[in-house]
Amino acid sequence: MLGKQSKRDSRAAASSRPRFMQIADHFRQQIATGALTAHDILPSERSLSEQFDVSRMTGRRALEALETEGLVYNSDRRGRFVSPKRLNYNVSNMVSFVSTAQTNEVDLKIDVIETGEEVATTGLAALFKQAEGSAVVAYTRRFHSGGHPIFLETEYLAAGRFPGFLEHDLRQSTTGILETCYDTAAHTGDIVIRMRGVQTDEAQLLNIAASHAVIELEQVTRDAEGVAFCFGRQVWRGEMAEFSAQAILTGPGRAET
Amino acid sequence: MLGKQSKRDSRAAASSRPRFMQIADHFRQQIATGALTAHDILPSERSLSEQFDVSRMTGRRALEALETEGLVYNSDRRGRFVSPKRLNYNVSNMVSFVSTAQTNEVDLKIDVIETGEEVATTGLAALFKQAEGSAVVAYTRRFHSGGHPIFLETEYLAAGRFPGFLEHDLRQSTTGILETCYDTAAHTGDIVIRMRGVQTDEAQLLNIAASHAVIELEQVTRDAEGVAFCFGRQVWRGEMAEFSAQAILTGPGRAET
DNA sequence: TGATTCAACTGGTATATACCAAATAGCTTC
DNA sequence: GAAGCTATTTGGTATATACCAGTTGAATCA
Repeated sequence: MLGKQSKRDSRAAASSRPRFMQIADHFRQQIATGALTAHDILPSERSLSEQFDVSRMTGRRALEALETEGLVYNSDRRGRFVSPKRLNYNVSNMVSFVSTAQTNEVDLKIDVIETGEEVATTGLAALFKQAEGSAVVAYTRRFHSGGHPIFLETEYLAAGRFPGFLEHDLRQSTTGILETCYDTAAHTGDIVIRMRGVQTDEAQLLNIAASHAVIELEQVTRDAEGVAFCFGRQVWRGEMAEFSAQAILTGPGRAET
Repeated sequence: MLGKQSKRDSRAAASSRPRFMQIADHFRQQIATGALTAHDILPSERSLSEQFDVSRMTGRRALEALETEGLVYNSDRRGRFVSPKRLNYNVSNMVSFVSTAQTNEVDLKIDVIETGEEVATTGLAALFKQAEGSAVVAYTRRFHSGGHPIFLETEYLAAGRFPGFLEHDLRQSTTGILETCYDTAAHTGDIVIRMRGVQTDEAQLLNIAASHAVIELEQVTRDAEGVAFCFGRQVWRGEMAEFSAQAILTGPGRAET
């Protein structure tokens, strides 16, 4: 107890910046200078607490701070690792992310998590201009690069419009399948991006700790007639990507919402 | 010690879901059903730990989980409160956020945090097509609604192009100032959105706890000739907004990046 | 060699405690 | 009534401990 008290004194003398912040600063610098690079392992909570002479909980807070900043990721019970560079996803460019990633030399792999046919919700039926109670095909896929999950995607398509869709190999660009086999191409898209907390099942699939923030991206894709044919929801590891968009005033007036 | 042990047993019997998650679930439901609404206060860490018969740290973790989900916010040492509904910011619509917010009946207020003139960085000079070492005006503003900070914005303008810019009242739409006083209107824009950890100074201005995630939005605004005249960086409280965009294939080919 | 087992890690959850500093509410003083 | 003080409340930081549950790799066994 007394020994710990003297430790506290030396800390207070050093700085008013919290100890866990100082430790986080140290690793921030290590990463910035390149002393630690993508996928390098960081010290464990226990060894870190010895190195810096703090309790395990304080060391943990330092590492957790780096996680929320996106500098570090954490596979359940394996250790903490330096995050790789972000991918850029251009949401205005309506070419599929799979194609753009491949031209950017990202070795994107796809797992099919779940596929099936469901009765459309009222909202989806209206969006697809289908009768109430009609069927939609739904599939969930996981995208990863170099063994590291990047995002999950669930897409919904009107079953009547794309018969036998689930018989295709879904480990490729679905945009490509729709263009090649169904002569349906994207003409306009509406995108919404928001930050939210990750859900338990998502956290497991993305290989991240629970109660972290993720980016949710919802996308409605429409054909040349303005009819929506695809609704997708992506859940991204927040540190893994940045999203770019272009706004263009086409006419003499203003772009409409 | 034995008393605590028996508490542990009853917990294990109830469920394998962590105790702090169960407590978070409880408040999630309270918020979902409307029993708690925007800006309502939640129990303090200490009273919560008594109510649910857990340690303060466990109660804290429950409240912190709700914070990262964006359901709850936390003003330093005042308590935790239910978050209000998100604002929608349409990044494709190049009308200023101030105007759109006002038409959507959001009482948006602006504080001017800092203004000044700086030497342009190499990158900014090139972007603005100005000589190396030329001046830029920079200003940082805080946007809030109903007394609650929403985002910070720092904007940079070529000083030579907009003489006396800082003499205007900056507690209004700067897009409006540029149109009215300098006959400069936005024609195209490039936007990047990413999630990252909040910095200490930003956390203070946004009235949020350190080591939380925020949304950073960078925007380059160009005139009809394609020359950039404004660079802006916004830092949003992640739970406060969602960002929408529209992609439109204009020609027979594909939209270009 | 290949499969199995197991000990040693790793982070995850939880308790109990202590002290600090900012914010607040209530009281007192002027 | 306004200003100032104080005690209370609130979250922030930090330590120490305990046990649990996946992961990993080395030793062992078939």
